[in-house]
Amino acid sequence: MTDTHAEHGGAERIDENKLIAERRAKLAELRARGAAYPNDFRRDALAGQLQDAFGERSGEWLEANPTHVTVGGRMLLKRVMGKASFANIADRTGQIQLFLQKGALGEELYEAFKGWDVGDIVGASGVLFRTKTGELSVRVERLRLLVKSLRPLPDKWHGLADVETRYRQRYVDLIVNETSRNVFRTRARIVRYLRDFLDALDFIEVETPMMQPIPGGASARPFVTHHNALDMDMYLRIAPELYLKRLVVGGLERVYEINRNFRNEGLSTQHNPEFTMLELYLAYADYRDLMDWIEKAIRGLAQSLHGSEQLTYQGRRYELAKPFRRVTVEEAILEHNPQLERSSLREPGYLRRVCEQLGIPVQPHDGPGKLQIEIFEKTAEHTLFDPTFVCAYPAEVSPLSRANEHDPFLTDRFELFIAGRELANGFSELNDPEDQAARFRAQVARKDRGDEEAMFYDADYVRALEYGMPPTAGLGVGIDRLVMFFTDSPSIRDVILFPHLRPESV
RNA sequence: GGGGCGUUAGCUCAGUCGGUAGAGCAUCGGACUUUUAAUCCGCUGGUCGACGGUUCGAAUCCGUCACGCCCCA
Repeated sequence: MTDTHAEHGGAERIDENKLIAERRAKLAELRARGAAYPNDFRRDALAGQLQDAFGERSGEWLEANPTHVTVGGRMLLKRVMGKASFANIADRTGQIQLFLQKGALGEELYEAFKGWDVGDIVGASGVLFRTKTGELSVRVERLRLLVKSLRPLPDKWHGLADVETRYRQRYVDLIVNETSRNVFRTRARIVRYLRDFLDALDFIEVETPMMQPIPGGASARPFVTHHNALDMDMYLRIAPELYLKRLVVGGLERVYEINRNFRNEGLSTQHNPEFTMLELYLAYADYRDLMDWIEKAIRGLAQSLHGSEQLTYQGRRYELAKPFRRVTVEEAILEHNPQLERSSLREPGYLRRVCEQLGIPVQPHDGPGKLQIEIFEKTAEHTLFDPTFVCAYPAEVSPLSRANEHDPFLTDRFELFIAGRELANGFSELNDPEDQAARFRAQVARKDRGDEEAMFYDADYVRALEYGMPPTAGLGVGIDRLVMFFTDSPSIRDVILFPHLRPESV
């Protein structure tokens, strides 16, 4: 065996590389024999399917009905006992045990196997049987090393616990942590469920620009990028909303998009700079129809995923079968601030004093609607554990929502809160182009006064509305947060495969 | 941006009052033909996150920085 570091005088540099160096030497040997990375092996069975199909069969049955299988996967456990060995291999469906005997494999192959490592990817053929202790296993007749793994896996018992490594090296997390694999399987099921639900209602799924000349559809700071050929700045979208509603103008009537939004904000357990939203638009409907829809969808998801409308999130019980509570913003504020005067709840001076008492920083351009929302977010939002629709948002903070017919201070808008955080936001869409133009002008005025999250004026969107958009309701659902809720995950990073972290210092 | 906590072997973690670094698993060598985190014997393996300071002496005390986690804004 040659020490590849010796020539570089790096005997002391073996440190971190010792285990890897041993495996590289094994790889070099394979390479020399022309057996390093074969790609002619094919499986005819998967571990989980074998467990399903034969897991209940007796040893006698298996002996009477010999079943020859070829399986392959990553070796996760290896137990050598002299002239016989056991190994557990994992494929995408589960694990199965291999039983290897020197007599069956021959001296040369069996001795080679003893030098293989946990983490290597192997292929094996043989006959199913049941071991003395009852485990369904493959009595291996043929065995191949398909991929030499150069890096050791984390501790087989404790697994990978370091959260930073779990996020940075998600591939390792996925190899060793079944719970992590399950989170992402569940995530895929949730998205599929929503798609199926909407497709059954004759929605069509569309894709709208992720790079936009005018970022719109939400109040947030965008990421800026540059298009070289056009020599112009572009923005990564903060929402697809204005494009989707253009499609409603175009007659699509029922559209949705499930895709990424980007917001240039801080990171937290509930915020990743890129996150996934479902946005849907339904013509000839209003916000109440969407409240019904999302309530039904969440209940259906619970049934579909857990077979129950009760579930536990972070130790707290949730009864989704009950009708979701509905309150207005002002009611929610008064509930949590009983000392406040209902009659003064729209007076800027009064609200400013309240904010001051609550320690809420206030901007000079904030009007009563914005101040109300600040108070709501500070005092009420985090208490809304059971699913709660908060309705009647101020027009000031809802520049794309239809004004309430009886109370122009308000819009026909709601947000859904579960576990103290916003999960969905929906409203009857503002389809009056003149009102919309005025609202954009108000946003631009805010922007001029220093509100970096205020919207731009989108003239083409106003033009689209001038052609006439049918009465429409729209809804956005935060998919990441929905997945957090249904997978009992405390952090958004647990439900995003590659969450954003600061660059690793190497 | 502010506060708190953390960073020690490939992984999971100890490390007392400041006295030259430990365990389990993995690796490596040996025994073992039905194991289940196999077991048993033996050997390896460390820039104690980085830099600076205090000290005769620092994983340990102090400072700065990096990264992560939690809380707050």
